[in-house]
Amino acid sequence: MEAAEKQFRKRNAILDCLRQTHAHPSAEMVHALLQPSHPDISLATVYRNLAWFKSRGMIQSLGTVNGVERFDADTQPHVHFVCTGCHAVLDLPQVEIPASLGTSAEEASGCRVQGCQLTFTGLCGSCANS
Amino acid sequence: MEAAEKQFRKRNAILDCLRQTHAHPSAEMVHALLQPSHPDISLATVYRNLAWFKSRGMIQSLGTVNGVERFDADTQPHVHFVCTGCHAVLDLPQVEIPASLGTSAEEASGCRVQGCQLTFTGLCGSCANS
DNA sequence: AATAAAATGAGAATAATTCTTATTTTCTTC
DNA sequence: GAAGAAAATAAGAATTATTCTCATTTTATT
Repeated sequence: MEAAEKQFRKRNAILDCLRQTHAHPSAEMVHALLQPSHPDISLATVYRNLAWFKSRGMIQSLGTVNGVERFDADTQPHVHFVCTGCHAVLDLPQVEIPASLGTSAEEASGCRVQGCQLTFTGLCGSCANS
Repeated sequence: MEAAEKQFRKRNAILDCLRQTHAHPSAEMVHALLQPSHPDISLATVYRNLAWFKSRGMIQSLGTVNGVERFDADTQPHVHFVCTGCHAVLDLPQVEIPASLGTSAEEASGCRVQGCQLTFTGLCGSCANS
């Protein structure tokens, strides 16, 4: 195995995991997802590296759902739907955030706007039917 | 003092407090704000009643800022700005959420949309200058 | 006034997250 | 490739926001 492949194996596994899922997982969910391929990864390492990536703007936090922080490897502003029943988080790529909102927000607040989150809440299909 | 005035004195004090501030406070902040007028109110009662009001749709949670849940007595959909420096939460009443977004979200997701949060993050005026 | 129901205070319990420290892995320099 | 320095990790302890328990107090009902 070459050096390049060995570098930060676990750190990279965490980022890859986040990039390959659409579940917008929590730290515990990432840890669980990694169990098959990396059974020896510790939960502390998952937390540590998620914070590391986040501080470098490589991933974003979606805030907490049911008291647990959720993460997304997609750092572009995009719209989410959070199910209040099963706590699933879905992307809504069909919904566009008007660019005018950001500029309008900056003018209105006198603040430097750096990020934006638009989140809809409600019941997903399966939770609405049960 | 009449019965009507005595009913649920502390519960009402908590709701009044939330209605009178623009700070979008946490449970601890509400507790601190109530100290002068209600020094004998317990933190557990603040948490309990915030959850009570929330479950009845009388207040809303804005999610967590810096790991702490923040509340708002204004249950209408409206836009917020969260300062990542001092963790202040501001209303941006000048920014309007296009109604089309909600219907678009419902069509896109196939989910029943019940709520919507649009939050901008960045640095407030004083944090940007320090 | 007597009783039932609801609300509260105090502190214990819980759970997500962060921190500490010893160890292991990776990187740099020779 | 070996030696030393730097970074990353595992394991579990510590922290902290929040919830829970239960005895007591307050309020509502009769």
